Amino acid sequence: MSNYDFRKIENKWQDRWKKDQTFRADNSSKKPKYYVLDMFPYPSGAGLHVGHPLGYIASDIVSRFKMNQGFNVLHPMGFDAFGLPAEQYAIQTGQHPAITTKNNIERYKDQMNKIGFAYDWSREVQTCDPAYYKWTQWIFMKLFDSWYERDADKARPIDALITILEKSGSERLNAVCDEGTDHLTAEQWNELTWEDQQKYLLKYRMAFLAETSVNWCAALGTVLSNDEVKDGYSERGGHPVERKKMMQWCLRITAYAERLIKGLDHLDWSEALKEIQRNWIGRSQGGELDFPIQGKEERIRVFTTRPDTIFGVTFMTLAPESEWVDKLTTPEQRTAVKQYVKEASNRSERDRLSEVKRVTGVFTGSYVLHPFTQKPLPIWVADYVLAGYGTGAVMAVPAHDTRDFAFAKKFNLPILKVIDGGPEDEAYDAKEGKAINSDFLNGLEVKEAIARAIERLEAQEIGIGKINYRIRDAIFTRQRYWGEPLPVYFKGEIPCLVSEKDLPLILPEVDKYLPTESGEPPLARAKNWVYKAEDGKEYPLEKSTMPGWAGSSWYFFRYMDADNAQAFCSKDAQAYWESVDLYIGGAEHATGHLLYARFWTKFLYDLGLINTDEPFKKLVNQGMIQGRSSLAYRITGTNKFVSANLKDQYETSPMHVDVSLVKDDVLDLEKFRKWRPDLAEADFITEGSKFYCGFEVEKMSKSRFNVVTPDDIIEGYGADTLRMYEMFLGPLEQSKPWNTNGIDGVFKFLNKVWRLFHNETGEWAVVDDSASPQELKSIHTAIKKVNEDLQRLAFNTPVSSLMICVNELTALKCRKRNILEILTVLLSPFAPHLAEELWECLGQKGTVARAPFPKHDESFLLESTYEYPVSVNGKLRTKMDLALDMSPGDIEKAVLDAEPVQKWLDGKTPKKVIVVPGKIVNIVV
RNA sequence: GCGGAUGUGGCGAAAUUGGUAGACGCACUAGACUUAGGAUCUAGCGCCGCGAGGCAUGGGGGUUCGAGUCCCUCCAUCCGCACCA
Repeated sequence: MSNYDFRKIENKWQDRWKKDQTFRADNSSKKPKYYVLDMFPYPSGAGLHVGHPLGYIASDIVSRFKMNQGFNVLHPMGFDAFGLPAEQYAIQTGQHPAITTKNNIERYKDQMNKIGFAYDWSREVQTCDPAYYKWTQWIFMKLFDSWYERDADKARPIDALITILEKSGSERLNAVCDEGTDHLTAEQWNELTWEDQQKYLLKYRMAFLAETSVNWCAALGTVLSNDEVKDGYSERGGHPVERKKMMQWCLRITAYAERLIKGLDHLDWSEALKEIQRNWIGRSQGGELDFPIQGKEERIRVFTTRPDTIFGVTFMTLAPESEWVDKLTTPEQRTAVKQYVKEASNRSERDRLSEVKRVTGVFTGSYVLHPFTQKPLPIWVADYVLAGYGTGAVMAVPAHDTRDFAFAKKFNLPILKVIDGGPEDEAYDAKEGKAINSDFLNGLEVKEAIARAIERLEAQEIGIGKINYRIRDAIFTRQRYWGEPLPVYFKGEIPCLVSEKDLPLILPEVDKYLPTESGEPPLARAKNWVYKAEDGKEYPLEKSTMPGWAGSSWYFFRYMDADNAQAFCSKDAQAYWESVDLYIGGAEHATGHLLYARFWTKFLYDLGLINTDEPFKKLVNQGMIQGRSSLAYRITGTNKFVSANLKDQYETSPMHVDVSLVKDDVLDLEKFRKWRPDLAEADFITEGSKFYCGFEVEKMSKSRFNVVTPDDIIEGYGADTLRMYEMFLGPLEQSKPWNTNGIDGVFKFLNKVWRLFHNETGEWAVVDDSASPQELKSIHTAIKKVNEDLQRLAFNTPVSSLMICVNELTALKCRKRNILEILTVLLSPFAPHLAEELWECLGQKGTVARAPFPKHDESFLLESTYEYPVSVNGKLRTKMDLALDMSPGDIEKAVLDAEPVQKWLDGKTPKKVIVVPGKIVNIVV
């Protein structure tokens, strides 16, 4: 019998869904809402391979399932369309990135539509669309016009800060601001010029301009954020990255550090992902304290998590970049220190990483005084101290810190033990034991000692309890072309926002996409890149653009109200859809997108623009699909190939073979010979009639000939098979290689479904007879399993349940309408095209996507008897058929009376009989 | 080093609360029907053993009548962070 005509069916229904706008979501509905979202893709030139749709298929199944359950489902798709690859391509070819991007998006949408996703395309967003980035710019303006008040623990409009400054100055202000910002009285503030007031406000704004140490990638001509750098190389392109001080726009994400950590507690995300975010934010609790400099008025402030070890401090260490270094170096030491600082600054990030174990440093010649003992302690410079963390200065406690210990050993500095315990010849850094040699801390456990030390520091005004975070403020500029322009112009040095009515600030045309000769970003090439301000004068506009993550930090709100020209998202729409109920995407965004999106959501919440402060309630990370390359073994130096299991008998070299020439690891020799001209004369040593290939799991790439596209699979088996097979591969979260072996099983299943509805000659064969108990049991088992499994987001097991059901119905030759109707609905989230076709053939009105999901009836699942396993002392002996409605007591009696059991007992009385109804009977002798 | 995860047949994998381990699928084997097909159906398929039976969920130990599941310990693989004071 021939296969069902999936091509015809799938085209028909894809057209129909498009024409009828079947999956359009309603912004006001009496039904409960459900928002399912995929991380929108960057449309790369390579198109989708078979790994990309894994998460999309899962989310599509959930959204269709929720539709069947009577939810008003929002399931949109869009494109994260600004980004480096299109721009790199533009630099090489001169083609405008907008054109490349548009073409790639077309390709992506075409590929997606072939898979039959239930997207509401009317809500599509593209981050490079001016109608969209207008609002990205608008949110940036809000960030610029806001500051963070610690007492209220939220961001507030900058006007409120100005009012406070005018009335009472900044002395009582508890706000997040740049390190080292001076306090002003109201009088001082009011006397400042407009320029100086603006400069001062910049220290408080949520979006601010600052000289910061950045990751500079010379090859890409731009700065990169920490999560865009991997092991000292750029994530995109793998170019070397160095540290450099530059003036940059930054967002004050650090103000939200605590809330970003706390918020994780209530999210339904994997513990692994939460942990990654917690580590990235890197909260550490401790204290800051001042060490007076010997012979000077000033004090050096350090951060420590171990104030309990204060009496074990034997020296101090400064980061080479610390501003103290220059001030404290004595004339005798100047040459050595200068030399050291220069070397340290020349060492790239990569060198530092590869030389972790090298201990280096130099003495400044100066001393600080111990705040309690007044003992002088030498001040050293060492590159194990990071300028960017804490205060850039460390109180070194060699006895209880591994790095301080190594340093002390190398430079022969004293080591003083102040916590009892641990070995003598290494640092004891566990937070356990009692304080010794520590004056007022003696005898206290570490935990108490920390508290007591902070108490004393505060009482004597030497220091203060403090929490430090590893996370840095997010750099928000890229010296690139293909991104959102910042809506900022400059009056001299003072950045000002363009007027809201002039948004969007459209990305200008440029002649080339490269930086200018003088090293300015590409936008410097734009003609007339100036802003005509309200005073009628023209001012230069900001030449950097926003980073790739700007547009993706709020797109999930735009879907709620995608066409709104008046607001980024209306309050009504947001109040209705609230936040994303289920978000599916890769774990690689853990420290980038997922953190920034949470940050922006909290910010928008603070300003009262939305009413949720977490964007993604539940998050699932789909695993990566790796490639599975096929290898043919060539006998070295010949044109002769040997089947995989015989290769050890020869000296061979493996060769990548296009996976389309291989099925179940068997190479199609005809196709192989035609594949490349040099292989036309190839010889083969086969196993029987078959030539087997070996395989290797590696990244999917063209050069390895292991790329499988959804289009390939759809061509051969159809979209429904692709969808089901991707789910059947294993748990969604798990990474796994793509292996087309086994797809036949799913394809056969769908054909079996087709044959359930049709007779041997392909005619419609559904009958109206009433169903038998067996048939009812089979279908209700499937309802129960599919329902339960989808509820807990397991996608592989329901496919199995459907297979079992169809096998049983086939064996029963069941063609009964009421059974098959249910089956069709159960199937519809997985294989929507086939289900839709069968639904129509069944004469049902409307689309199967809106059919109510069936509920199972427990009474069909019960049987009158059950085969109980009977075990003696935990070992299985036999099975006995017993009535299901028997009480545990009756079962016990029946089992003990049975002849074989009497034989095992051999006259002995059992100590215990355990009956688990429906499960097992265990006799303990 | 710190943190997280995973480990079950030839392969992908099931086993939601401790209760017949290996469902379902692939591959493989045998058979049926066949004017050969990459179709369909039936049966078999963890390991050892002719058999009864024994052994099996990374290794070792423990709790329990009973452990893939709970506890301890060790090993392996993958991922994240990594001079963060």
